[in-house]
Amino acid sequence: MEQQQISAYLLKNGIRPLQKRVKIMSYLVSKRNHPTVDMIYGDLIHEINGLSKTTIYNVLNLFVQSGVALALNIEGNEVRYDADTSTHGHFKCKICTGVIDFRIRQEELPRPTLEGFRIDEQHYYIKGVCSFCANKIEA
Amino acid sequence: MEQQQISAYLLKNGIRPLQKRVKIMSYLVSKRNHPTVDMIYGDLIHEINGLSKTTIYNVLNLFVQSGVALALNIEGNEVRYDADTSTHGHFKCKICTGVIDFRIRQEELPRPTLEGFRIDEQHYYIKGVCSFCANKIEA
DNA sequence: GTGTTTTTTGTAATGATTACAAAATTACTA
DNA sequence: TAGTAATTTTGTAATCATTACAAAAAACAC
Ligand SMILES: [Mn+2]
Ligand SMILES: [Mn+2]
Ligand SMILES: [Zn+2]
Ligand SMILES: [Zn+2]
Repeated sequence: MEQQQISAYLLKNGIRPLQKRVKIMSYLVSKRNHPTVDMIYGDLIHEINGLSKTTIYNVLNLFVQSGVALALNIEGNEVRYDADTSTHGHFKCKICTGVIDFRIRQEELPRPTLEGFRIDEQHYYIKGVCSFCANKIEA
Repeated sequence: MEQQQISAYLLKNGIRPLQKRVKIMSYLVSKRNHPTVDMIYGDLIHEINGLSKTTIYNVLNLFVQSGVALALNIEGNEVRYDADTSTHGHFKCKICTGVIDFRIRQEELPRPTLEGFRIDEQHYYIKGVCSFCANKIEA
């Protein structure tokens, strides 16, 4: 996606499209790797002059509050971020630690009987071993 | 459940049923409130003489590894523990912070096409506002 | 361009979890 | 049952992720 489109997208969601914000969103959108703060920092420190880890925390918190990113809590010791806010599930591999998407339609998710409850977010995630790592173990 | 039953249950799962382990599992089973470590500590410190928070961490980690408890990562800043390892979903209320169960059958959970993947755990959780808190807000 | 508001930065503080070695408990054996 | 070895628990210190905060920098408005 072009930086122009990213800027417009942020603006539409009430976020002023400042340089670093656009770069961080751009990173999330292009890599699609559900990175942690440290992964983002490690990659963008080379591209953005004088980037602070605190800024990444600030910007990501803003993104999540504004609804343009999701914070995924699959493992207790790390938070992963996702610019894809549509309905989908996540698989985390115990071996390579990668997180990948899988498609599920909203209608497929069971709708429990929670009378009078307001539902804001639905999360479905699976843990296990991905096919690549499963093959390596077998060999 | 009786302490006897708890002991037998732990033993069957390869866990030596020491006093504090039994007390902690007993707490989890009877309260069913998906407590954090601090919640367990705050409650059991009165019952168990000289209980250390480190012990609770040790015992819960052992429980999770042995498969007699689940660690729930609904929010990034807390881990909640559950002695019910059967298939069910969780709802967390943003207002009162309570976590409650909802029943879902294994067959209801969508089975994504993950060719060659090994699935170990499936988690489904919902965030929102519970009926009790929703009523209070309305009033 | 000047002054004002917002954002970013760097460092310190916080909070949860783990590491570790000593003390206590439990299990085993004579 | 006493003695000994193995396991568990404890208390403290270390670690790691995240937040707080005030100063510096950048963006904005006139
Ligand atoms: Mn995703
Ligand atoms: Mn539960
Ligand atoms: Zn893998
Ligand atoms: Zn509530």
